[in-house]
Amino acid sequence: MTRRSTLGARNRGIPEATVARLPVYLRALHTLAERDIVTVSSEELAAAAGVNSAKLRKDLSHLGSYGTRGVGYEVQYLVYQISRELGLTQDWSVAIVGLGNLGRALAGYGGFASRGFRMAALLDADPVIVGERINGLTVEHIDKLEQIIADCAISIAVLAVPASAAQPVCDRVVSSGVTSILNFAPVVLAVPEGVDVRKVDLSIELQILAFHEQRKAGGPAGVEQEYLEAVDGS
Amino acid sequence: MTRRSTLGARNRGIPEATVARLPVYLRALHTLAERDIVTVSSEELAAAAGVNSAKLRKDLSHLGSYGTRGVGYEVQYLVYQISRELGLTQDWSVAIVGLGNLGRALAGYGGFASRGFRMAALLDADPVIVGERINGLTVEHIDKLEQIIADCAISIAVLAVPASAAQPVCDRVVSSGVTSILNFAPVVLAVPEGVDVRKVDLSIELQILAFHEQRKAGGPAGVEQEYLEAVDGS
DNA sequence: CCGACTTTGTGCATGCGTTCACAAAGGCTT
DNA sequence: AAGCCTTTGTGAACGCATGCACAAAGTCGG
Repeated sequence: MTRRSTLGARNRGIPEATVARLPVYLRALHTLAERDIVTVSSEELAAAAGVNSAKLRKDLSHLGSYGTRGVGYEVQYLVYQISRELGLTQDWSVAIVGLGNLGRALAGYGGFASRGFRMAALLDADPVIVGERINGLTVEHIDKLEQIIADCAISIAVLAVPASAAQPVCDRVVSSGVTSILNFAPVVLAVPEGVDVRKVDLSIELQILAFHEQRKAGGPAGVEQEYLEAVDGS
Repeated sequence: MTRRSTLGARNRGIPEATVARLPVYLRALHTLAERDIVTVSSEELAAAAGVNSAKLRKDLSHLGSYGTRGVGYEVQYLVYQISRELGLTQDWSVAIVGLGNLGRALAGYGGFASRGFRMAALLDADPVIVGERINGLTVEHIDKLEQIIADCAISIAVLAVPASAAQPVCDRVVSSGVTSILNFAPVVLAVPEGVDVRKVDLSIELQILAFHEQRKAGGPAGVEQEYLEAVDGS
């Protein structure tokens, strides 16, 4: 099963931090490609991606030696290599579960299709929403979840359901064979070994901003006494 | 300006990684509080938050010694301390710019108000959308951006605009005094020193999942030849 | 064909984050 | 009051990520 040795210096263990930045590089490269730019130096690409050039070079070096010293990187070639490394040269079928405001926003987001992600199914439990057409797809009832996931060979599910429904829905998609989940519900999902979960939490992002904002304004004001005032109104 | 010494062992330099987890602990604590649970051990709270207990204790120790050995942490007290540290004991006025699908989803998201965030203004450039009422607020034209940010004392802006509009809008909110930005547009924003930007990118999250998904299936398939086939259809 | 110039790829040092393991500290029972 | 039990808070070791700085490797002009 392991064929690690076939590609020379290429080390299969790409650091997680690097993986998280590759999509950013990829987008910057696409922008350059649109402007018919053929080659780019690490300095330029790093600037476009908002990182420093040493980090960029080290990141790319994990994929292999795809640059030319004295010149830089060929844009198209690098696009291909990063795409392949990320698994974007194949198509992934994605299901969105939950079509409230957020689910609809996701269903209509153009950035998916252009990156090898195909919206394959939309699922909801609300009979008012089921049957509605969104972005060319008909919303199916969640009762058909298992069947649809199997039929469409879906391996990635996006959960945009209420917090209380998240874990049960998660359990169902996992037992149907989904091994990657993008979770928008504000809960910590429990999943078996081998299933990846990524979480996007709008509220958490704002709280982190608030922390730094407060810091700029002079740090948290309170001392012990404030707590007592806060709990009983005396 | 620095008054680090007033609070004993309390060290003002809380690691960024810890800050990012505090909101998760806070949510877990709120859940416990709803169930009228008075005290919680680091082991239990860690399980609820999806981290290990040593990390949780170290994180909390950065805020101070708020636990009782042999017992655990008092839920309500810890809620207050974390809230205060994150700056949630004061209200923050937030503006949402861009009310497409995503902007509407954010405007309707209940998780904000309950954490000290007040939706203070909704702004859009589209005359069809301007004037619409969403969640009790009227969408204003983006021409009034500067005035509204000043009037409502807005320090946090959420950008849910198209990629092409993101940088110009960013520049405008920054020059109006906003110092924290939550950016949903798929671009790297350039901001002056002292302005914090956090980015949420749906497409990037999926790409990271795809990487791991592919890894599970046996790693990237391609070798050199595939690239040549991919660029010219021969 | 050679030498100057550019830019990559990486060894190394530093700093941050995580985890282990345990002493210190409190409560509870007898 | 004394000892046992539980759980915190933290010192120390380890590992990962970042950034510097430079040798290696390539291009290009003459």
